[in-house]
Parts: sequence; structure tokens; C-alpha cells
Amino acid sequence: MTASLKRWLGFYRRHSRTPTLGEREMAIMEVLWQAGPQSAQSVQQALDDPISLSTVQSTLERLHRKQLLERQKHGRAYVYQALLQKADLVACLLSDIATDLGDADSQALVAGFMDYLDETAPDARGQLREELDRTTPDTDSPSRS
Amino acid sequence: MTASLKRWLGFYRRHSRTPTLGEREMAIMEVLWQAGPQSAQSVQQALDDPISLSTVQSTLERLHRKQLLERQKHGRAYVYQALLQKADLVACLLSDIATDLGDADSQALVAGFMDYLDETAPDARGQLREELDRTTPDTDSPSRS
DNA sequence: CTGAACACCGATAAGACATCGGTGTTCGGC
DNA sequence: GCCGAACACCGATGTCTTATCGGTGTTCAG
Repeated sequence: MTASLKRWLGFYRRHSRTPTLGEREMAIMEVLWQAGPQSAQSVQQALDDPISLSTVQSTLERLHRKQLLERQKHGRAYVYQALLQKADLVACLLSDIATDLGDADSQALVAGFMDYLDETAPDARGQLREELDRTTPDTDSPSRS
Repeated sequence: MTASLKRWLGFYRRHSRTPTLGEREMAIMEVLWQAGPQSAQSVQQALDDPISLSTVQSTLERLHRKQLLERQKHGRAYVYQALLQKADLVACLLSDIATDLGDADSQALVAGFMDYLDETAPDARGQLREELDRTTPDTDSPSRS
């Protein structure tokens, strides 16, 4: 699960630049995430815009080249499947930002994340706290009493 | 402080695409963040690579066009100054990711953030909790307007 | 008033995404 | 086993963004 994640990260580390995906690429990832593994044609139909099959295939191939998708022949068509969960992708993107910002500076990332939360999604605050509590069972006593 | 942030956010929302900055752009932002407001020449000298002044100026101008920098004539040269703090930039980048991911899905962002933290900067966990506690006094009254 | 320092403009190149048509391959049905 | 449709694959094109620089015009300071 995180194996492919790291592979992808490595890939992008080597080629350094361009962390974010294109608009179409993201839309297609979304389709794959929501509707599960499927063929290019199926993706094409799931998309909102009327796009040529070739275009969908190209984008799918690009995504495959980036190791974001895996594919397998079914009959004479490929069936594509997301290799990364949405959250994994986010983690990669975040990691890229951290790298761009000079790494080591996770502090800025955390602060920025909090800013973002306040600005855009104040509701997520509860979710964050919840998640934080759940994944940090107890162990330490954070002098919070 | 967050005023310019919002302006920039709005700017990028309109033009949507291209959240990340180039390598040089990021390096120059770093210089501006660390050494404070300064001229193109000064930035050029602060940079590691031997780059033409023109190049530095162009990058500075691009950054200025993106409203990441503000500039002011001092003598016959401009002095550039960062408009956004590092954390603000991070917040914007995060916001872009969220938008790309289909907004509304702040959940994936939070989850991804936690993943990232666990993978890369487990120490930052404490910082996060701290920050969370400090900025959420108790039962806050979110007066938003 | 003059010249050096600077801004500004335009050109160029590389790289990425998006888009599609044409060509070749292959599977499935007959 | 053959044929045609369905599909993959290749290459071309257009646009956008960053990175890079040289030349030309402007301007301040001595």
C-alpha cells in the first residue's frame, strides 16, 4: 500500500519537478476512485465532457507511466485500476510541497495546514482532532490534565 | 496578512491551474523569506548558481505578477518583498490540492495529511496537537464574517 | 549632462498536459 | 480459419509555464 506510494515518490524525486496532475488526469483519477477499475471506454462515458476515446487513453497511459494506475488486459481492452488511494495521493502531494519548501521545515507545513483549515474547512478541525486521538491511542500523557 | 492570502487565492481560483512554483521561483522566495526585502541584484548574489541578472529579474517579475511579491522603487532599482509568509503559501498550495481533489473532500486532505505526517515527520504530531489546542481555546464562538 | 545601472521587451528553448486522427493488431463471432 | 470491429499505440499539434538571456530604452546620481 505505502510501497507503491514510496515508489512513486521516488520517481518524482528523481524527476524532481511537477508535483500536481493535470485537470483531466485528476478527473480521471476521480472516476477510477469512485467507480473502481474499468476500461478506457467506461472512463470516457463516466466523464462529463464529450472527449475522444484517444484522449482518454492517452491520459490513462500517462497516468500509468507515472505509476498511478495499473492495468490489465481483459479481452482486448485494458482495465485500469488506481494504485494509490486518494489520501495517499494527497500525502505524496504534501510531501512534494515539503520538499519544495526545503524539507526539514515540516513546521511551515503544519502551520500552513492549520491556516488552510481555518480559512477553508473549519469543520475539518473536529475530524483532525478525532483522527489525532484515534491514531495516538494513549501512551504518553501530554501534560494536558 | 490573510488579506493578501485571500486575494491570491482568489486569483488562482479564477485561473485555476498550476499551483506549484518553479524551482527557481521557489529558491528566490526562500531568499526573500530568509534575508528580507531586497533588490534583484541582491537576490542574484544570494543565489547559489551563477544566473544572469535578467533571469532573476524575470523570475521576480513573474512572482510579482502572481502577487506573491510586492515591489517598490528605491533609487533606480526595485526592492522586492514577499507578500505571503511561508505558511501562507503552504495554505494556498493545500487549498489548490483540495480544489483539484474536488473540494468538499477535505476529509481526504486531512487523512492524507495524517499519512504524510506518519511517513515523513512523526515529530510534527506533537506540534500539530499543540497548535490545535492553542487555537481552539475551548468551546469557541466562530464569529465568521 | 552624461554614463552606468537598472527595468523592460522580445526571443528562444524545454517540458508538461490535452487533444485527436490514423494505423496496426487482436479477439470474438461465424 | 477468416473477417470485421474494437481496441491500443504512435505521432502531430496546440497551449501553457518556467527558465534563460541579450538588447534597448529610461533614469538617477555625480
